Amino acid sequence: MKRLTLEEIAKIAGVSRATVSRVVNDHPNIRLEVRQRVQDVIDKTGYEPNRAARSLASNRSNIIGLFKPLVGLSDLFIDPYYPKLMNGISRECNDLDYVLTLFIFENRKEEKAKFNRIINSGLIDGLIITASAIDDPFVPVLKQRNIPFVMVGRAPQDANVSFVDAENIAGGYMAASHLIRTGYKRIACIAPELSTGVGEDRLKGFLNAFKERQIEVDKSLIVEGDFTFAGGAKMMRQLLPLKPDAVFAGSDAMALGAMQAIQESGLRVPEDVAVVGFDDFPSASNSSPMLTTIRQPVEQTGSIAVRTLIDIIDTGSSIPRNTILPVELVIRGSCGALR
Amino acid sequence: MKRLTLEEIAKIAGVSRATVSRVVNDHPNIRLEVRQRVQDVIDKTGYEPNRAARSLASNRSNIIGLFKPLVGLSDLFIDPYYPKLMNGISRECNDLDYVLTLFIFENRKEEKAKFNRIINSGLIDGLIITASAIDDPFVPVLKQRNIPFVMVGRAPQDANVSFVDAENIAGGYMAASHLIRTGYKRIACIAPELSTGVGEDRLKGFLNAFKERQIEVDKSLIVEGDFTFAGGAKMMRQLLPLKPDAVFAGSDAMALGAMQAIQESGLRVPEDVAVVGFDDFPSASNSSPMLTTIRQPVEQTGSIAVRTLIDIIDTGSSIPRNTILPVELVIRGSCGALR
DNA sequence: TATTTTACTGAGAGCGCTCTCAAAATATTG
DNA sequence: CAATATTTTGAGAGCGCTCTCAGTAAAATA
Repeated sequence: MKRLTLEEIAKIAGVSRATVSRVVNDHPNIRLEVRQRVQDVIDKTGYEPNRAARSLASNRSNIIGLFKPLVGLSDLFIDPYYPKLMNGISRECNDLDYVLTLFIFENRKEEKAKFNRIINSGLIDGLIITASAIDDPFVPVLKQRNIPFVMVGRAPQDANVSFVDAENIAGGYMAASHLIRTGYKRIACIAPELSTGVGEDRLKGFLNAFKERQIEVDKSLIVEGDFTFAGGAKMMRQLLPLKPDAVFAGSDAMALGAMQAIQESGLRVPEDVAVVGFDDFPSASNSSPMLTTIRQPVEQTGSIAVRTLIDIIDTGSSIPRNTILPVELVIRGSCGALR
Repeated sequence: MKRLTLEEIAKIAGVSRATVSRVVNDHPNIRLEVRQRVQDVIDKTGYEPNRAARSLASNRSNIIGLFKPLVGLSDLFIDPYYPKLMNGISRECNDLDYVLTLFIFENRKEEKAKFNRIINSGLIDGLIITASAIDDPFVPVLKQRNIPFVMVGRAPQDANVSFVDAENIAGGYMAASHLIRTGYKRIACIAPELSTGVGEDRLKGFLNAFKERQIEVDKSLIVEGDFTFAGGAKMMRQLLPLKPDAVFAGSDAMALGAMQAIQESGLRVPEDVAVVGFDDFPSASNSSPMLTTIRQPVEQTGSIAVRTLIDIIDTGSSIPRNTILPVELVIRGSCGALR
């Protein structure tokens, strides 16, 4: 079955190519009667414009890319954060009639080569960069090449780029404050990878809570994890000999891992060690005890990232748009505040 | 910064457009010296062919789509299966120089409209369909429109389409056999959504193990879950009054949920109820006790799906290619066989 | 050396659309 | 009703590639 072209639709409808193009693209200045007639033909034939031709002629592809750079310690892609983020992104793309492409890489060389190809081939109109390291090497080239992009998760402070993020600092602050308020004295922190803006921010918030109250923090109680369950468990085992009575883990996966490590050492959560996580993913309310955590709106993050990106694409303006989404403390069993 | 074109590269290298095209596409019959010279210019300038133009002229986009239809009960996308599958798919796409687009939908109407657009706009060269229901409505239109596609997870039996799948039947069989061998008498099954080929197959394998040994199965011990942790827990709570001494849950998430339900009812795993899962995701070895499960090679599934699809695209032949990947029983603590 | 093969290379015709520009049709005004 | 303004339409020139076909250069053969 041969694919229909604009030309053929035009012939059938008895108008010119340009006119069909106008109705397809919803341009003004068409007689209603003509528009109707053409639309009928389109509907009847199931005509769908050829994307390649369109994008060649208009220099716009209506495709955006989701780019997940390699980050230090771990393969984060398995974390539920990504499916959720992608759900949000995908939904918004559907609504705004954009197509989403996915770029995940496994080593630096591949990453660099493909990145240049993506950028220079005109495939995409813009890029969402996620989970990037603080000193992401791609940002400068994006800016220089003038490719629209938005970052998800904190952007480098000086970078002057658009981003959307959750209130990670406030979240860390809320978690720590809650633990302090509840009366714990030796509060540990398993921070997410610090090379990540997210990790840095959650830890900063955590520390702020102590600073504000002029409480000294025991530096040895602060360790760096890698976002994973296993990493959380491992770090917790390391922490346990130091006798913490509470721990804030910077992601639910790590919090669950920490809980596991605590319980398998014969201690109880929250009686012996209280636990607070970050994310509020489904697993948080499926654990036992249920996890107290900081809820962040991940899907919304994704959809706002798309809206922001498309706004940048449409306006062509490169003044940064930043949005920071609120988080909230969800108190459940693991923090001991409910006893 | 203006983007370079073939024409300009040609001018710089002092050859014709066609010649540059030849070196870019690695065509034979070019003098080595000329090829070198052109390649140098390309490298030096960082020239990257325009994809839209290419795909318009060649009628090939080098883009494939991953399409996740809506399926009955739940939003499966959060299951770790998807990130893993996408990892495998993405890796293979990178290797074979294809770009991956993602289509996730949230309601039937949207799904149908977008599907037609995807199919008819020439955006993609082929489609990977995953987690489709047995009676997927898209398959017939794909066949009729002659769009290359491969299904991940079992295809409808009569459909005569290409698919790649794990040995779900064998997996169910192995799980049940192991439980029978270990001596359990009241073995329950929380099957994954049956509307899914996967669910049907795993259950069938489970039943086969009993049939083969001419053991009667108690039908009331067989229930249908929805792949999720919460669903597994819920179904297990429903099962508990019937006093099963073992349960095979058709996914790790459900198995973990079941374990949770068992433990919170005051029973022990595996002493009171043994548990076997399916998948062998990281969470399986992070639970307590660790989960005995059927390991399936998800990433490999993804990469083979891509290879198969591209083979179909390249050869244009529509004879179905099916590959079924082996699974294996991973014995850990939750099945009680290690005692 | 003349002639036939074979290996390279370039000219040029599209691919299916968008968009500008000018012509045609219609509406508005004095 | 003529003159002018406005809306609607079509012609046609690209967008940057691929690919066929014919032509030229080099190699092989007689």
